Amino acid sequence: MPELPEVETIMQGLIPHLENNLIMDVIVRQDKLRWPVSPMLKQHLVQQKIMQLSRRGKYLLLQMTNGTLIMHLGMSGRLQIQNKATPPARHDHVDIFFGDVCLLRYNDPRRFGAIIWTANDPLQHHLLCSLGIEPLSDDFTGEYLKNQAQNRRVAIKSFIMNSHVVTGIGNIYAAEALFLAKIHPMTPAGVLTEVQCVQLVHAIKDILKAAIHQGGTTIKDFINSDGAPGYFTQQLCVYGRSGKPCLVCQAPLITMQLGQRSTVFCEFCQRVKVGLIG
DNA sequence: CAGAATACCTGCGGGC
DNA sequence: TGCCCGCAGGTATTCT
Repeated sequence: MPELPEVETIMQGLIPHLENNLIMDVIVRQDKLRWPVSPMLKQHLVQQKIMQLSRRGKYLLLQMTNGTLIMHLGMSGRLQIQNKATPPARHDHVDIFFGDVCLLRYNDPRRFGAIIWTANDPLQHHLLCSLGIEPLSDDFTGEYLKNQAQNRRVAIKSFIMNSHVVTGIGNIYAAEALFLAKIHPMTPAGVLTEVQCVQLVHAIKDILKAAIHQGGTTIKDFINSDGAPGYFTQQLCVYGRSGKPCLVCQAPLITMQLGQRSTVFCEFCQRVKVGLIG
């Protein structure tokens, strides 16, 4: 469900509810997420104050007085603020209660998400320490992308979705950014020109910022922490528009499989400028 | 080492 | 109506 803009939207919505709030109770109904939820989670969290929320890629960090809760929403995860009186629904796996009428509820049908406690620096956690740079940071430049892509033959779409290169870009925004930058998704990363790298980086930043501004993208069922959908959906140019006319040249958009992910693009606007893979 | 395949899950829509 | 198939916003791990 969530890529970087959706996680950012969720985090911004949670901040006023969670920061400086004391955790009073924790209920774990299902501990089989991507990794088992620690049986000690409640002991770690109860009577802890949430000091600060932050985000690294698609990971959400809740910094407590004595450690950090690392959360990931996987493909189908949701985090919502609800009233304590709301009965748990199917796939409501974890509840975190506060002193007021609110609780933080984690729901995840596919259970690809994760809830991990660490008492140490979360950025040194093995899941976070090897992540690539943040796409919205000033360090993410065309020059960085060009250097990273040196001698890499993977398709550029797979490359920008590689969280160890740049983190937070998923299937939706990768497709959209490549369309904006007019780059064919299968172009081998290493053969992009410097100009193309600069254009792609600008496209990625633009699309992520616009999506955050719109509260994220709702394809099927994304909702933010207050239960509202994202409004960037109506601005998608290629994702979910297979067979429909290209918004620039009117040609029908093409779908292809790339790295096990479906990819939509315009074969005319996203021209092959160099040799493709296979 | 890079790149590709696999694994983890449930839900939904389409075709028959 | 019901069953089977393929697909879905992610990514660590295993393989070649």
